[in-house]
Formats: sequence, structure tokens, C-alpha cells
Amino acid sequence: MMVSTKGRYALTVMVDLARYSDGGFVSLADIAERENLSMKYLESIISILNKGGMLESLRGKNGGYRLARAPEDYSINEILLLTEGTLAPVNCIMQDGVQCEKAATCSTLPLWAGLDSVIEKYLSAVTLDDIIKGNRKKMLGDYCDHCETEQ
Amino acid sequence: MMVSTKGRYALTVMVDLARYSDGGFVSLADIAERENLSMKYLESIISILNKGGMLESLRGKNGGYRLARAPEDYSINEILLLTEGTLAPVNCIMQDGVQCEKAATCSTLPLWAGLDSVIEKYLSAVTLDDIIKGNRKKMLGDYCDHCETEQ
DNA sequence: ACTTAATCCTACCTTGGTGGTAGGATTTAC
DNA sequence: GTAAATCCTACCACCAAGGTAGGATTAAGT
Repeated sequence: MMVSTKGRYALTVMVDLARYSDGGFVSLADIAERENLSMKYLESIISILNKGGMLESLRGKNGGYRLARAPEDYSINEILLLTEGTLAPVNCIMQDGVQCEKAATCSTLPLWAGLDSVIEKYLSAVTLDDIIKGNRKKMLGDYCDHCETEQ
Repeated sequence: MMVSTKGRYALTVMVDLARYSDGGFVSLADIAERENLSMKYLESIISILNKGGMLESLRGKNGGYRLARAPEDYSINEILLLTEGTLAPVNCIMQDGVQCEKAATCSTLPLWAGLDSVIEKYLSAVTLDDIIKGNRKKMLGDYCDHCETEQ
């Protein structure tokens, strides 16, 4: 599994904020209840999003979180990258400039690099706004049954 | 990490067999030595490939393994699928006809489904033969620096 | 000033999969 | 009969995933 619950829940939180914030701060308790997720666990996840500059927060009573930018300015790739650390499908992909010692002679490396590129390209093209709007054309592409008639 | 060493080593074994077999049987000891991998660990991996019908084996002295088909008739997708069990990037993708209970209302599911499709499409298009031939155009696509001049 | 409701912070814990290892049983060529 | 190979079952250490617990801090409202 490339994306753990951490990344999935992070995305869920971002989508929830985009949907229910309308400029004001939304408490984590509200998010957890709406999405039916453990608030305590979400705490650690939203903390990553907050420190990563994805959110603005307000402490104290009536505090909470809200998006730092417009939904269309968040790519799914950056959200998942922040929370998961890496989205590389294998650990032999170059990380922080460090690559596998066998890289020069490895015949399967181009495959993994290509797969990594395909994933990054896809996730970079979809925005938070696409998810909220239910933009099936962009998300499902050729695989969407209704994209010809809808959209 | 979507693909563990199990899948990666399985692919390495398949590539090795395609390269060094020339119709005869290749012993696991030879493969392990060439690829510099633990023979004992490879044993459990090649067993999956063998039982999955990917290989032919011969027991006893001078025995070993060889490919059951031509390299161009193996997609990378089927090799990884057999060894990894699933290549789904998240566990909320439908598995064996069973899908998440929240599927009908989940707004992020189309994203995960789309990602899954993109991965499967890519891995299904590349064959064992492409890897051996070093077909960078197919593997790296737009990301290959030399694909315009070469190929 | 006090209470309440919220974020923030640190520590801990359980479980299952990953990545192997060990030892032997069985089969076949020479 | 022996050597060299596959086959089979069991075991194990480690670590990330997926949380839980408890409290410290901050700010709004009365």
C-alpha cells in the first residue's frame, strides 16, 4: 500500500475543510465527527498539515483550522507528499539526491522511475477543488463510464 | 511503498531468466549469485512464480527454472500482481468484488480509483522484453532525456 | 478572574507485514 | 550411490502502521 491512512485521512481533512469552512475556523472535533474518524489520531495528522503550511490555525475557544489557500491551489500530490514523506512505489527510487548504488547497471530502474513519474504526474494534475466538484473526467479519465455524457 | 522486495526480486529473477536461460534450465544458485541476493529468500519468491504458472521447473541435478513463455508475453503487471497480491495504492480500492462500505458517498474514491487505473495501465503496457531491451521510450516516456535521439 | 473549549505536545502501546533464516525431504543426472 | 538441485514447513527479529493517553497551553465569553 503506497498511501497509508495517514495520507488518506489528511486528504479527507483537507476536503472537509474546503467544504465546510467558508472562511471561518473549523474545529477538529467537528471534522472528526463528520468524517467519523478518531479525533485523537486526526490530531497528529492535522499537525503535519499545519506545520507544513497547508493550514492556518487558531488556538483557544472557537479556534480551529482553515485552508491557507484556495482549493484549486492544492495539488493532491503535495498533500500526500507532505503527510506520507514519499510516494515512491519502491524504495530504490532516488530520495533526496541519494540513489541506489546499483543504479547505473540496474535494468529494472527505468521501470520504477517511469512508474514513479506516472504516479506523480497524475496526482499533480488533480486539485482539491477537483475532488470537491467531483471532476470525474480528470480523476477517472478514460475509465469513467459517464464522462462522455456528463461534464 | 507499493512494491516490496518480494515483487522487486521476483522481477529481477524473471529478467535474469530471460537473459541467461536460452531454453535450458537455470539453477537458483546461479541466479542468486549473479544478482547478489540471498538464495534462501529467493527460494520462497521463485516458488510463487512457479506455482503461478510463470515458470517451468526441473528438479534434481542439473535442474532449475526457465520461463514458460516468451519474454514479450509477460506484462510487468501480472508478475507483480502474482507476487504482491495486489498493487492497489490504497486499501479502499475494491478487492475481489468487495468494496468499502462508504464507497457510494466517498468523495475521494474516484481519485484512488483513477490512480489505480493509471498504475495498472502503465505496468500492463511494459513487458519483460521491454526491460531486457532497455526500451526507455516505453518505460520513461516523456521523462526520458534521450528518447528523441535514440529509439 | 474563571470557566470552557479549543489547539498543541510528548509519550506509549499493540499488531501485522516485511525480510529474511534454518533444516530437512525429495527428486534426478551422472 | 552420490551430488546437486528443487521443494516444503517452520520459525524469528524488526519496524512501521494505526492508533491511545494525558496533560500543557491558549483564547473567547461571561
